[in-house]
Amino acid sequence: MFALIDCNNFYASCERVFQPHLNGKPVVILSNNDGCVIARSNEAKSLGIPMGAPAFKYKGVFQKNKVQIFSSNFTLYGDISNRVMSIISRHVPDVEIYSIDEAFVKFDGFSEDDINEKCRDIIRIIFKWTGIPVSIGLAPTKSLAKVANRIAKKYSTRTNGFYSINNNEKRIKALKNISAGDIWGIGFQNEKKLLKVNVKSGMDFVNLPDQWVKKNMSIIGLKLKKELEGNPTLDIEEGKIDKKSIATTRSFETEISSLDDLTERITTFSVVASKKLRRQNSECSMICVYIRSNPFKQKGERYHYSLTGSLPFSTNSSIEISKFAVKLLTKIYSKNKSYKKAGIILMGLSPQSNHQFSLFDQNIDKQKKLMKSIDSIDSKYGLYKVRLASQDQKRIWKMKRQKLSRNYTTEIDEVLIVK
DNA sequence: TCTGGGGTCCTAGGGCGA
DNA sequence: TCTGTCGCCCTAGGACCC
Repeated sequence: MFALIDCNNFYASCERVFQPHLNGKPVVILSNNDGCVIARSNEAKSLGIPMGAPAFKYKGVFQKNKVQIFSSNFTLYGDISNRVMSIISRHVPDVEIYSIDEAFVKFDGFSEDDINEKCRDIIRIIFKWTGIPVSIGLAPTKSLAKVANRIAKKYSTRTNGFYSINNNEKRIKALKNISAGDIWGIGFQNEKKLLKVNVKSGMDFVNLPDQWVKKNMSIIGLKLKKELEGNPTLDIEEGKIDKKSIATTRSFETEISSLDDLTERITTFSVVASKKLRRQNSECSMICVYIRSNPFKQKGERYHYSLTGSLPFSTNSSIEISKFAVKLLTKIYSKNKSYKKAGIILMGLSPQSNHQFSLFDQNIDKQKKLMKSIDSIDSKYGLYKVRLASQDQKRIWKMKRQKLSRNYTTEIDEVLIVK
C-alpha cells in the first residue's frame, strides 16, 4: 500500500504556527515579487480566490474580507518542511519526499490495522511537534493515494484527515466522484481533450480504451490509467536528491531592452545557478539561455527566444558558465525589443568526481580554487559578497516582498520571545 | 502600474552514420 | 560510388507537477 502524506494549506499553516491569531481568518501567500496567490487557507478558498490569482486584481476582495496577506518566506517553509519530513522518516522506512509539503510512503509487510494505526499516529505527532496539520490518503497505488488524500481533506470532519481506498467498491466510488481534471497527472490541456469525448469523471477516464489513452495522452496517460485501475506503475523514488537540471529565472520589475542590462541579469543568474550546482557537487555540460516579452501585454508582438549550447568541457565555475551564457545571449538578442523575463538553465549535469579532462580546460585547478574561496567567503560573510565585474554591483535584483513574516526558526534575532 | 519560480518527463522531427 | 532505410542521438517544445 502507498500513502500520500500532505500538509494542509502548507504555507498558510506555517504562518499560523507562529501567529495563532490567524486561525479561522482568510490567509493568502503571494509569489516572489508579490505577484500572484500561490497558497490559500480554507477560508480564503471559500471566498473564491483562485490559485494563481494576480494580487492586484484581487485587492478589493482582500480589503473587503480582511484577508491576511503574506509574501512567500521560503526560508521558514523550507525549515518547517525539513522538520515534518524528518518526523515521517523516523516513523516509516520507505519515504519519497515528493515536494516541499508532500511525501509518499510505501508500506510493505505491515498488516492493514498496523498501517492505519501508523498513519493516524503520524498525523497526531506531526501536529503535536510542529503545529502543521496533515492529511493522509492510503491506497494500492500512488495515483489512488492522491485521490484518497483529496477525500481525507475534503471530508476532514468525517475522516479526521485519514482515508483509505482499500477495496474495489471504494475505488469505484472515489473515481465516480472526482472530476477527471482533478486527477494528479491530468492537466488543463488533457482535461479539454477528455471533455471533447465526454469524459468527465475519473471513472469515465478509466473506462476509455487503452489505445485511445496512449494515442492522445502518451505513455504517461496510460500509466495513470493503470494506476487508477489499481495496478501500480509508479514506485517510491527514494534518495532523489541530485537535480537533473538547475534553473534560475526571474521576471523584471520593468521591461528592459538594452544588451548591457540583459548581460548583467544573465551574469547574475549564472552566478546563482553555478552556486546551486556546486552545492550538489555537480558540473554541467550544457547551458540554455532564454529571454521573453511580457506575455500579458495586450498589444504588440510576443516573443520568446532561447538557445542551448554545449560547453567545450563540463564545469561548475561561475566565470566559465557566465561567459558562455552571455555568448548565447548575444546570439539571441535583437535590438528594439523589450524583455520582461529571462533565465538560464544548466543541463547535462554530472557528478564533479566524474570530471572528464580535456585539452581546453587547463585552467580547471585555478578555477576550482577560486570558486572554493568565493564559496567560503560567502558562507562567512553572507551570500554573494563576491561578485563578477559584469554583475550589478549595487544589488542582486529587486524583489518586492512587502509582507514578509519573520524567520522564526532560522534567524536568532527573529525567534519568538515569550514574555 | 501591478500576472512566480523551479523542476520532470515525453514526443516529434531533423541530422547523421552504418 | 550512389541511394534508400533504419536507428540513434540531440533539440525544441509541450504538458504536467508543486
